[in-house]
Amino acid sequence: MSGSRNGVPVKPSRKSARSEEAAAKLKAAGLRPTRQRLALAQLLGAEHRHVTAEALHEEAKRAGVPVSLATVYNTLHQFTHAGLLNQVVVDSQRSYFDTNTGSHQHFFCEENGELIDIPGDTVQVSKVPPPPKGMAVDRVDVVIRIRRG
Amino acid sequence: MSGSRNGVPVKPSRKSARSEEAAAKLKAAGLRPTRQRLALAQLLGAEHRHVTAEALHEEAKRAGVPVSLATVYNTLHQFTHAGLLNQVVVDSQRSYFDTNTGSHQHFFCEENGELIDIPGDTVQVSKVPPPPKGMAVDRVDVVIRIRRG
DNA sequence: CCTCATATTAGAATTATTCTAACTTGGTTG
DNA sequence: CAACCAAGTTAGAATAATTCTAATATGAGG
Repeated sequence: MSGSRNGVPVKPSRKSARSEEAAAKLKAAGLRPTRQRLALAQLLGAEHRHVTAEALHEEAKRAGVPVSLATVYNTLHQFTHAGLLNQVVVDSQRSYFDTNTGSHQHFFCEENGELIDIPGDTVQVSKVPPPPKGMAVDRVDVVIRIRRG
Repeated sequence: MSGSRNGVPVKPSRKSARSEEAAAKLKAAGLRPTRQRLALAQLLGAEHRHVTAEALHEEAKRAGVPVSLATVYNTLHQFTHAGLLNQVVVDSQRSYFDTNTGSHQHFFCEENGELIDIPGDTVQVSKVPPPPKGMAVDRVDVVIRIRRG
């Protein structure tokens, strides 16, 4: 068995620019660049995206990446702690992860559960009051809920 | 068996101002003023509150109100549709219901899950972009996440 | 190559919520 | 009042998202 490992087809030698980049990011975050973390990082890496754990798991399976749902959850949380992803809370059931870690806001369509980015310099929030004693503001989330109409 | 019905102690004749008020609200919303809806409305009615279904169910049980968790969920959703409550999405696991239906915002303490009201005329949100074609803004949610620090 | 701390995994467990199908009840009508 | 029935309530099962567990695999260093 060569050119393959653990049942996964693997390009023998050369690594893509994408995977090099992903490996560097992981290392910088203190995460071992394992097969599944690299694969997930690449799936997430290209364009700004909003994913759920289930959706990413599906996508990975379709791409032939052998990864369990538990690992997808672990990885999404690790990436979030490392600052590579943002968790967006818009639905009290599902969790979305956003590859755009810059400060920005979202439209959220309640009908189809779709998230749409709003550039960070668009919405202005002012007169935010000081938090209670001993507390510090972590971040300010703005979600604009929309529906057909 | 008198002065009691279905195991619940009931003040025989006179109705409190609170319960009259609650009954009126329910009727206005097109909801039949049943025993459990009235009881829940009264538990919610006094002061502005943030409750979860579980918490309200506990509270009702402690108050000797015979109500199932399913009914608490049904009732919270009916009240929300009727505009008597607002559902606040801050946690992707739990749902909070807010008796303050006016436009206002919240501090959310990630450490203890507590919600704190911010008066509606405090935070200013401006430059909200127009929603995509065919969509209308339902509401704009602002959540200020805080932690010890 | 060996080792071992770190990762991954399948499947069970947990949690919040919704569903189902049977049983009440409140409001009406004769 | 007595019976009726649509609307409401219920216990418990079902679902869905997520986390946990305990066993196995793997990557990096010696």
